[in-house]
Amino acid sequence: MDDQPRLMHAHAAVGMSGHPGLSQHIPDNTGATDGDGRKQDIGDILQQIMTITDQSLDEAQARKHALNCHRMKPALFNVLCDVKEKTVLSIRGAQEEESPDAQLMRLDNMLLAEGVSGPEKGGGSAAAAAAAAASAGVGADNSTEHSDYRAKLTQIRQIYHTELEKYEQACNEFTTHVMNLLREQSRTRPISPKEIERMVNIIHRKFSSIQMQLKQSTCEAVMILRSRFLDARRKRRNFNKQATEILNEYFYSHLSNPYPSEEAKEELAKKCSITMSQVSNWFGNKRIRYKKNIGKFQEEANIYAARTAVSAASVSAHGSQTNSPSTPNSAGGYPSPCYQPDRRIQ
DNA sequence: CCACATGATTGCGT
DNA sequence: ACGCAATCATGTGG
Repeated sequence: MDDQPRLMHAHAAVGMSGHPGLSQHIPDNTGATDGDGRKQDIGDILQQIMTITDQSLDEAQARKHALNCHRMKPALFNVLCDVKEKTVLSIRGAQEEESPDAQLMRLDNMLLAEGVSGPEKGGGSAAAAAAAAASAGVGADNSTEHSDYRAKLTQIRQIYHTELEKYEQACNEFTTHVMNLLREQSRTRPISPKEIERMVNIIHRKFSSIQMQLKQSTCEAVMILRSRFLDARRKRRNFNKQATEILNEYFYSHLSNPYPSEEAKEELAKKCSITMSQVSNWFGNKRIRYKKNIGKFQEEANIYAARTAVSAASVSAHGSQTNSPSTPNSAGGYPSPCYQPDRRIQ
């Protein structure tokens, strides 16, 4: 009769579906220590379980048969039923933990927004492009920089999907395996479908916590990528000569009030092939730097003053003209040093 | 490599 | 929302 207890032990590892300890049994089998066991490769665990069952298969089969045929078997079954009833009752409620997947939702949303998760190539790259455009605000800029970014993003995306698939597959395999075992054992001891379902839920929770880690690190990777590639400061390019000339021309010909209106900015942006905020930035920088050191900009001021004088002269056939560095424009007699703290700068 | 130029960002005041 | 001032991070010429 000491045969039966041993038989039960042979299956105990996976069989105690009604017990809360099951989740702990898995890492225990691997020999890993508590919390860290979870992180261990699922493949290892699967492998070990497989090995265990394979090794003892014949023997177990024989013993199972012996047990099933034993005259005391119905009695044992009843006893197990009683025990189960008690334990299940005491367990109920304790097991009901609402998993707080608010964070998981956030991660999912972010991955979706970044185009990492979500539909394959089509929608994904579109979402990525949209996200990139939205965050960078660089409309008609060269897209060569984005392609590099996109390539890296695709790489992350691929790794993410591969890993995710791997985990999902492992989860399914494991679930199937456990379910088979439980079904098998339900012949020997009482296991309700509900319990199997709960087992499956437990397994899924375990796996989804692993998935969450994967998602977390993917999010981090994307963030780093973004900060490296989309931070315009890191990818600063000087404006081309023509753009700078156009901007300087406007600046020096409106020196008494170098604050382009919305429309003026728009036009300058168009002419220079830059964005309006870049125009604003440029004027902001220019005003402050000019004010800080007027002397340094005098030469530049004279050049542009002369230029506008010439063009003004050519327009008005020939007016008074010929005085180059001094005067074309708006009454605020300005050669550079005279830049007046007009309306704003003070 | 260094110093300076330059576009972008941030913090603050209005 | 906008501008100023300070600051960052890169670009560029010597």
